[in-house]
Amino acid sequence: MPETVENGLQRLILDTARQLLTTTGYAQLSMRNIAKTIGYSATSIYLYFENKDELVHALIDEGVDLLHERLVEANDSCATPQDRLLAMCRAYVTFGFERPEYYEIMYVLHPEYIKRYPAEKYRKARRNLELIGAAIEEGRDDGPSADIDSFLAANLVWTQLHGVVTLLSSERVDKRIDPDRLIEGAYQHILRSLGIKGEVVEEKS
Amino acid sequence: MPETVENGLQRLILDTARQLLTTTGYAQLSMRNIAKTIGYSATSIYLYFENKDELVHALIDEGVDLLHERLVEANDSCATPQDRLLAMCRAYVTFGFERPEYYEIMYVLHPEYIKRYPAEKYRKARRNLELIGAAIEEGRDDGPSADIDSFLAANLVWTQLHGVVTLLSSERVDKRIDPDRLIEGAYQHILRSLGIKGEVVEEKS
DNA sequence: TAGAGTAACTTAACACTGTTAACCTACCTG
DNA sequence: CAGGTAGGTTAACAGTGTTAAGTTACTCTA
Repeated sequence: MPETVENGLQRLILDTARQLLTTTGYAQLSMRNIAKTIGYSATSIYLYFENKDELVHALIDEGVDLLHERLVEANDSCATPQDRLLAMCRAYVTFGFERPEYYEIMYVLHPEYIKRYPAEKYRKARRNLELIGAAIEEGRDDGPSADIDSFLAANLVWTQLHGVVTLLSSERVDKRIDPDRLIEGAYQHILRSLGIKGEVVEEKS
Repeated sequence: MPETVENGLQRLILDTARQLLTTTGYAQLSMRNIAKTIGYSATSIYLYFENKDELVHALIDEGVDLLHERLVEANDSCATPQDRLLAMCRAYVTFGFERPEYYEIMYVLHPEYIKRYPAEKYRKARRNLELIGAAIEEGRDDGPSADIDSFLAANLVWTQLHGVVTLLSSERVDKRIDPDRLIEGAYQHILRSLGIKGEVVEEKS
C-alpha cells in the first residue's frame, strides 16, 4: 500500500491512467488494471473519480491541452496566414498519428462519454478550432467576411483532417493509396477550396 | 426452442443481429442478447459463427452492399459527372445518418475486427470508392489523368465525407454550426478542390 | 485520557461481456 | 439393435464497471 507524499492518490491514478493509455491503449485501460499497477484496489479509484467516464474526461482534457500546445506552436512558427494554416493542419495530423490513444478518446470513441462531457471542457476544445478559423480569416484574399463563416470553414478543415486521420490510422484506406500522398492531397484540397493561393511543396518520398 | 423451416439457425441469428443492431445499437449487440431474443442459448451461435467478429463481419458486408446500392442508385439518377458525384456524396452522407449503426461497424469501430476482415470483403468495399473515382475521372475539365489519381481524389472525397458524418453524428461539432451548412459546405469544398465547376444550390433552410 | 467520528481503503458481490469445455439428446445409419 | 453424429445445452473462466458493506487508523472533543 504505497502512499504518495504529494497531492495524494488522485494524481497517481491520473498519471497511471495516462501512462496505461499511451502504452497499452484504451482497450486495456480498466479500473482494475489501473489499480493493480499502483497497488491499490479498484474501488479506491471511485473515491477520487465518480466513474470511469470522469476519469476519461480528465484524460481527454489533457489531450485537448496537448493538441492546443502543438497548434499554438505551429501557429507561432509561421509568418503568413497561409503558412500558419498549413502548419496547424500538419500539427493536427501529426498529433493524430503520434498520440492515437489520445486522439481516440478525444474524437473517436463512443459519445456516451461526450454526453456528460462538461461544458467548460467543450470550450477548451473549441479554442483549437478558433485558432484555425483565425488563420483562415486572415488568409482570405477577398477581405474579411463574417466571423461565423471562417468558423464554419475551420470546421470544414477539421472534418477533412479528421477523416484522413481516422481512416488512415484505422487502416481502412486501400493499401494502394500512399498515406503521405493522401495527407498532402488533403492539405492541397483544403487550401484550394478556401481560395488560398499558397502552393504545397510537391511530395518527393 | 423454435425451429426455422428454411435455411436454419444461421439465417435467424443474422436477421436477429441485424434487427438488434438497428433498433438497440451496437452496444446492446451481445451474443446473449441475440440468443435470448430467438430463444436459444448463447453458445449455439458459435455453431454457426466462429466468434462475434465473424458475425459482425457478416453485418458489415450487408452494410457495404446497402451503401453500394444507394451509390449506384444515385449514380444512375444523374446525367452529368458533376451531378453524379454530388448525388453520390449526398447518398453517402444520408446513409451515414440514416443507418448510424451500420456506419459505425463499417467505418468507426475499432479495427480489431478489420484486422481479420477477409480480403474478399475489402474488394467489395472498394467498389464504392471506384464509383466515386469514375465520376471524378469523367468530370475533370482538363482531360483524363492517370487512373490512380482519380482514385486518390475519390479517397480525398471519402475522407471529407467521413469526417463530416462522424463528427456530426457523434455530436462533437459546435452547436453554433448548422449541420446542413456544414454538409453543404463540404460538398462545395469537394467540388471546388476537384476543379469541377458545378455550382451547389445555395442552402435556404 | 476515553469515546466518538470520520477519512481512506478493502473485500465481496452484482450484472454484465466473449468464449471454451463438457455434456446431453434425438436422429440416422450400418 | 448399436454406434456415431448433428445440434443443441449447462457450467464455467476470465474479464468488465460499479455498489454496498466492512475495516482500519487517525483526529478531534468532552
